[in-house]
Amino acid sequence: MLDFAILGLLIERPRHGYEIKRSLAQLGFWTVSFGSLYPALRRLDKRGAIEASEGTGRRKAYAITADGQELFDSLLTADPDASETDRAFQIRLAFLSQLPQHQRTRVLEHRRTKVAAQLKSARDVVVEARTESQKPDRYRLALMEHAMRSIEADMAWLDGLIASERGVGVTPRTQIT
Amino acid sequence: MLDFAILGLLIERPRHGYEIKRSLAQLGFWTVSFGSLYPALRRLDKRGAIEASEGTGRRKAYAITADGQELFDSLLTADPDASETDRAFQIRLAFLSQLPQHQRTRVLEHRRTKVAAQLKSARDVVVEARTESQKPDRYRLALMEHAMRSIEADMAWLDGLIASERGVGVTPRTQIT
DNA sequence: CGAATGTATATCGAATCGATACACCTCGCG
DNA sequence: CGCGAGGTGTATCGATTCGATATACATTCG
Repeated sequence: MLDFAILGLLIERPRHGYEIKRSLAQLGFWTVSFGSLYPALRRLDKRGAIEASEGTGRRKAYAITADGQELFDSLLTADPDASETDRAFQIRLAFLSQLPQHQRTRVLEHRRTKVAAQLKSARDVVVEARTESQKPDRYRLALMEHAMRSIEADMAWLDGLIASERGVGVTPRTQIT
Repeated sequence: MLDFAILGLLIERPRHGYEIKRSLAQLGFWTVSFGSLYPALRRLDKRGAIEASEGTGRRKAYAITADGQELFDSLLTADPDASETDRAFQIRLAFLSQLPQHQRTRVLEHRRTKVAAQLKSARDVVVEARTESQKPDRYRLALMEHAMRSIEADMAWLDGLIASERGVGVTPRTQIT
């Protein structure tokens, strides 16, 4: 998981640990802890997927190797299976432009069916909570409704991505500079 | 963390493991794994915070003890410190009705300042990403913007909670039955 | 100058995850 | 009737991740 993300970042350019942490946070989905990060870097190094070299001062610049490239590609290309984590999808998405068009759509569509399932169960919970005789108090009701709305927002966002995917490659219609 | 949530659920009534898992998921913020749940139950049992008794079939019904009650109260009443997790807040919220009014507001206000900080940094990231010469591709931009909007939605939701909090206790205005 | 803050790597123990095993129960269907 | 599929329930394993903390150098600023 984390390994996947690290490899993706290192493809663009070598980075040192701290910078990887920052980049991950900027993508908006993971403020990884040092206790995860540094062991992961050692893991990947031992595996030969990345290589460390001395950088400025205390820094260690990590670069991806050919093996690492291969590993990353296999992770990115792999069919998204049923047990794919939310986070796994987000990582995939962050590097989606590296996939050919038709595979991108597949990734998005697959995600959509998952989110649809989440949405259904969240809605069921809310409906049940509202009708039940033993109503949860307002705080819990608020929690449930908020969870539901978050998923609805996810869904709308995803649909937007899928729609814009269809529009790509047909007529990019770039603004005249 | 998990211990906190388990205690809160057991206050209402005894439950067995599987049921705790289900209840947690229904609150919409945690689908805890068995690998977390059962060790946690043993932990709490050893500590004397809960007590197991035989239930129907394979079930083991867990009930909270006086010690457990005390532990839960201290966790719930504790000042929310700076390092409070998102999840910790959600758990607190799920049991917030057990706190007196003025403390409830404090919990919510405290949360608000945290979310405000998150929002600011998420917005900064998006603004920077849009203006930078090295623009991230559309997928990453979409990720960042989605992250930002999620936090905005969180904020709006929280403000709603705070507002409704002010309206409580003043004039409950209950419907005539 | 010196204190505070930011950058950077590192490690520890504990919490949590994801997968899997196993046993029992119920239900529908051939 | 019997038996297979799917749901219920407890349990454990190894690996991952977290949160806290230590250390140390660099930069900024009163």
